[in-house]
Amino acid sequence: MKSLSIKDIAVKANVSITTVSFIINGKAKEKSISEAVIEKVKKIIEESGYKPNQIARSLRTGNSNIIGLIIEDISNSFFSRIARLIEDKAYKRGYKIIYSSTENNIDKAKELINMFKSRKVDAYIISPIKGIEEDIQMLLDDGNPVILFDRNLPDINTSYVGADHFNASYQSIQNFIDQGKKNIALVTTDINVEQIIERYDGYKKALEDNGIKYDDNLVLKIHFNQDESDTIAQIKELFENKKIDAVLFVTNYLAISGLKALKQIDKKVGDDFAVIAYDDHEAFELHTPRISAIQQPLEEIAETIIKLILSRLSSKGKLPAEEVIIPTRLVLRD
Amino acid sequence: MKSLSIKDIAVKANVSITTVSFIINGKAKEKSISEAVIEKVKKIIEESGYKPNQIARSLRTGNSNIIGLIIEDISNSFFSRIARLIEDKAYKRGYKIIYSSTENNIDKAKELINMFKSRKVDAYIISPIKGIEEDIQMLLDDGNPVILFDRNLPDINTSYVGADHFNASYQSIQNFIDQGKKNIALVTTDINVEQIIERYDGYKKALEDNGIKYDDNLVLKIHFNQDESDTIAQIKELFENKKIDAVLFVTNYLAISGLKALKQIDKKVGDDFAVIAYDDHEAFELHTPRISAIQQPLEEIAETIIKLILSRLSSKGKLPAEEVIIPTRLVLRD
DNA sequence: CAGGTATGCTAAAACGTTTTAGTCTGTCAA
DNA sequence: TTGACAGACTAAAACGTTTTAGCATACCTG
Repeated sequence: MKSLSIKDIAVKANVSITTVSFIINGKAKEKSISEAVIEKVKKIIEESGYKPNQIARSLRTGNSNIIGLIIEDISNSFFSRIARLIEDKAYKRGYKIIYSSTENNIDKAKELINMFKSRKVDAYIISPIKGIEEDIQMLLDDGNPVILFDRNLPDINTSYVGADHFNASYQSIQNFIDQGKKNIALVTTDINVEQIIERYDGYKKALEDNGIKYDDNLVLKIHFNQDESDTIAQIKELFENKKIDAVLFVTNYLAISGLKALKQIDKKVGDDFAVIAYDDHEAFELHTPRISAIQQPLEEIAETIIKLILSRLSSKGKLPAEEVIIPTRLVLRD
Repeated sequence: MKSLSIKDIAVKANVSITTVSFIINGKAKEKSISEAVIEKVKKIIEESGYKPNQIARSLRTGNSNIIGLIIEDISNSFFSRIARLIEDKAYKRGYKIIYSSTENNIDKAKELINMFKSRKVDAYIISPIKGIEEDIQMLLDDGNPVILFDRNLPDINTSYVGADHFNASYQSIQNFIDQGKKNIALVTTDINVEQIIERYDGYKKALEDNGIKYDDNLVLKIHFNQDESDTIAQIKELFENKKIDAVLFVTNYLAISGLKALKQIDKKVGDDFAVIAYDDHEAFELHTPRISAIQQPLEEIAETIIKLILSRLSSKGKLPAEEVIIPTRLVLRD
């Protein structure tokens, strides 16, 4: 069964295709189509269930009402929640979102950008990785709105929305120190990405400002794509062999692995072993004792991203790049 | 900067558009284009970075190499993990996935189907809700491959992939009974959806088969979209006012709310109060004590879905509907 | 009553592909 | 010498829209 085209509607209504098109696009008034014709055509469209072919529309107009969202991994709750919020907000403004995960793989990221490009998405929201600067620059050169989020790319001059990773980290460490902790570990990853580096810098600076010597042995860098069992083993080793009284996990999945490790070596989180995780997670609230976490204001991040995108989409000229740094919230538990 | 078109390539290579098209689509041999020309054109394409406009392609061919995925909520980890797996597997076969959440809202679901339809996606993977049967039937009537998953729609004759919800539930209850439990509660939701009903039926049947009287007071139906605080309050009430020694939560987010409720009333999970959750969650492994869960084999579900889709996409004639019911795994912890 | 303007509508080009139905050479068999 | 056929390539239609430019007709204005 072939689906209806604008031509079928035009024939049925005994008017031209142009007229139908004007009516569909709300230009009937402006183009002085008579009330009678408008009514008639609308009625036929209604009854027949005709929906314009978006592909033809895109081909003609050059835009798709689709925003491409490129993230690290949709199965990570930080991203899936952000994605959901963005989708929701975009949807309300008539935009659809296509999303896809890079898995921190440069080639996949490049391919995704190409695929979005060839599908003519109207704008890009990207949580970038190092190595795709050129591709992003090309998008910008072609005049596409691009918003980076979560992690910035220093060489790229475009808008960015992200949490204040440095201060979040700094405050957490300061909090440990205020509690009298002296041997503070950091469990981080080896992906070379702005926001992870900032979290690391915050850790270092806080120690420094408090006159505590930075000790490389207390910093564990986990390889990104490794098996969780290996991660747990490495963390166990750290906790068993070093004198540690507090630890900051730089992502929530690392914290989860860390808590599993603690369980296995039967070490309890409590007064003499403090834990803070970056990015909250349901498990933390439920854990005994409850685990403190740095919350990123997802709602606000999503809202800001959408605002920036939409303003760029509606303005003719290029708007200057904006950097929005959103403060985090340290939720202390138990 | 306008992007290149096939015409630009044709001009550069001093051949016709047709020839370029043949080469791009691997039909050069078949259409007897000379080796020399093939080489020349390929080189130019390579150097210029030309990528065919997929929209024009879709308009002409009528297919998009895109599969639409409609789920309840991408921020729910069951769905986000399935989505990720499906995306991955589809990607390897040259298909892209567009996904969107219905939030159990019939209107949104219908809109999504329409939007996918007008974007000419090649196939649909849907975790459906009641009330969109007609729309799905229309897709089928138009000859589109449609695979339902997670929950079936009895009135629709198309392929379905899902876990064995009934038996999963039955086994959990049987397990409680084998441990000597007598007062077994069920915390479920009021969404009227196959897989929830099956889980409920399994609960009921297991009680019955073991000669335990079904007690409506031990079944709590939570309203789908309500605030978590209300959910927790209702669960607290159930646990405080009824004599209960075991409970099956019908989804993982209900289990999480339930565990929060238990914490608030300081009731411990243990020998005299057993808990099983449907769908595993990181929090369960970490909880003290660890919480038992019914695991759905996500990998297998995703793989089966993709297989069914691809076979339908490649076969000319309509393949008969297949129903694949995948056994779950009851993971008993602590 | 000429000329301007508003009203109501439409023909046809354009977007970038794929594909059908050729055209034009040259070779070879009869 | 003819004509059949293969080899190498191409013109143009088609996909379903949007939009520009323009055509009538009627009405007003000075």
